[in-house]
Amino acid sequence: MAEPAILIVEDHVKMADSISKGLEENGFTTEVAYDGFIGKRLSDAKDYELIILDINLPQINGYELCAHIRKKNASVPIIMLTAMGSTEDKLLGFDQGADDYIVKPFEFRELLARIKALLKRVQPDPKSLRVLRVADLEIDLDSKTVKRGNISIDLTAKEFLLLEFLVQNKGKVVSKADIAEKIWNITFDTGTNVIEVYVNFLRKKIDKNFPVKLIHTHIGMGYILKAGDDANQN
Amino acid sequence: MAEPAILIVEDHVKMADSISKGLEENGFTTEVAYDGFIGKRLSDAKDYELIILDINLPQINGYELCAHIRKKNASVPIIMLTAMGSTEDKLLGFDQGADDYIVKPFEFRELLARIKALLKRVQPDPKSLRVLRVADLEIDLDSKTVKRGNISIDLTAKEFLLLEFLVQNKGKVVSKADIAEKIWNITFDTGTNVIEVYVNFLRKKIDKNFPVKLIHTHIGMGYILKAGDDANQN
DNA sequence: CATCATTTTAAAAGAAATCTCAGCTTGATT
DNA sequence: AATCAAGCTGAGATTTCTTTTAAAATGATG
Repeated sequence: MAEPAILIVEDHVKMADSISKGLEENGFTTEVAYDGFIGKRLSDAKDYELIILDINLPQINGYELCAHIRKKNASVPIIMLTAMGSTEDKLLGFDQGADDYIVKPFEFRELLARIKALLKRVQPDPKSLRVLRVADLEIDLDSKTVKRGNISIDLTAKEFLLLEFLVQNKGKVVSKADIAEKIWNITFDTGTNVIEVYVNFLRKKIDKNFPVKLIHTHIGMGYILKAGDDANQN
Repeated sequence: MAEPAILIVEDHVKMADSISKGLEENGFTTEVAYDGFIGKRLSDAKDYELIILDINLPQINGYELCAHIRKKNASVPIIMLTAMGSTEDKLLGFDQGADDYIVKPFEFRELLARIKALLKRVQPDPKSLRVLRVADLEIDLDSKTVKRGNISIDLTAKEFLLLEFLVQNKGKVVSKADIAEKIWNITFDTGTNVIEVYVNFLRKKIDKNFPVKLIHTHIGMGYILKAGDDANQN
């Protein structure tokens, strides 16, 4: 099935579309229902990641719809979004099972923040897989492990930092000055050649035994991490 | 174990006491801190069911305190409660990891509704997550007991905390700085070596008499808990 | 207040990582 | 091709990090 989406039930077309657009720009998938009846049909038909509900809706009002959704799906987060700002209204909303209640007018950024706060509760961080890849090189920032293909590679702390920096800038040439600052906290005026030495260490470990080299030198400029050999770069 | 309580960090004594009274009337247990420093101490010392945070606090402001709490306890719900109602303020609050943000003045019944809505989200898992496992190591957070295979292991309080932290981050390298902050509440600039000593204590108890070691050192990076020896990672 | 367990400090030895240095190789320029 | 600058490499010195032991502080208990 398609990725989970956010359902927006709102009869003001402009408002609905602007929320939808804003959310999509922030990486969410959305579906819009312009009245309560369609909202009900959609929410019955599939499971949403989150539902945004206006209260003054044609056909079925937001409170009823909220109660209906809750009866069938205890876990989907629901945000009520309405012009009615009295405490009584809010309490009614929470009573029907809403998780949050936002009064119009509001700033989109606040809605977004509240959506994120709520989603954080429901899907406790999908294991924050912090894994970076370049070609068949894979570096895991959590376990601090590195693999090329399916061969594990042991790196020391400095080597790992350097590789991480290169991977984060894959496809870009990074100067020795940048590296010196980032990894060694020095200003690269000192007559040291640690960087060359460590690039050499890295090459021995991640490139030497593999046909495709990943670390490339641009003389006078710095180093770049990418697949493809020096012949066909640019 | 004592029943979980709600922590209220708020310097306006009348406000704090009135919230506390209202919550107790509704069946909650509460504790009050009248400044940020005490709030920090309390939140460090034990796990709360929920935390209500004022922002304009003496000593430590609410944003900092919120970030601090989040770093140590990812899951406790935090409600910010403040007179500063601009969207910027709210976004800042959510950025620090708050779950809700209520602007004064507000009605108590709304606060109560929002607390309930939030708790509804958090409660569901306390049963299953109370026992953590890594390989044949089993640690029970309720009874504070530890077993390896079917051999019981006695740990002291600090040893248990350290092991719990490692287990919660199983498969990830945790730095000594992280450990120092989480377990000792120090900033790890102090020239102490308690951490090494305690890792050594733990190893004697949970690894020494077993063929498969669980605690592994990544020199210059930290420690990681996982099955499998350093040779065949992952 | 004496005792015992726990926590923390201190110090030494060992292991591993980091860095320096000198000589070598490669690439750019003429 | 000759020259010079830039980068590479291997060996070993230096430094840092980790482990381990022992003993001193701290705290809890009766």
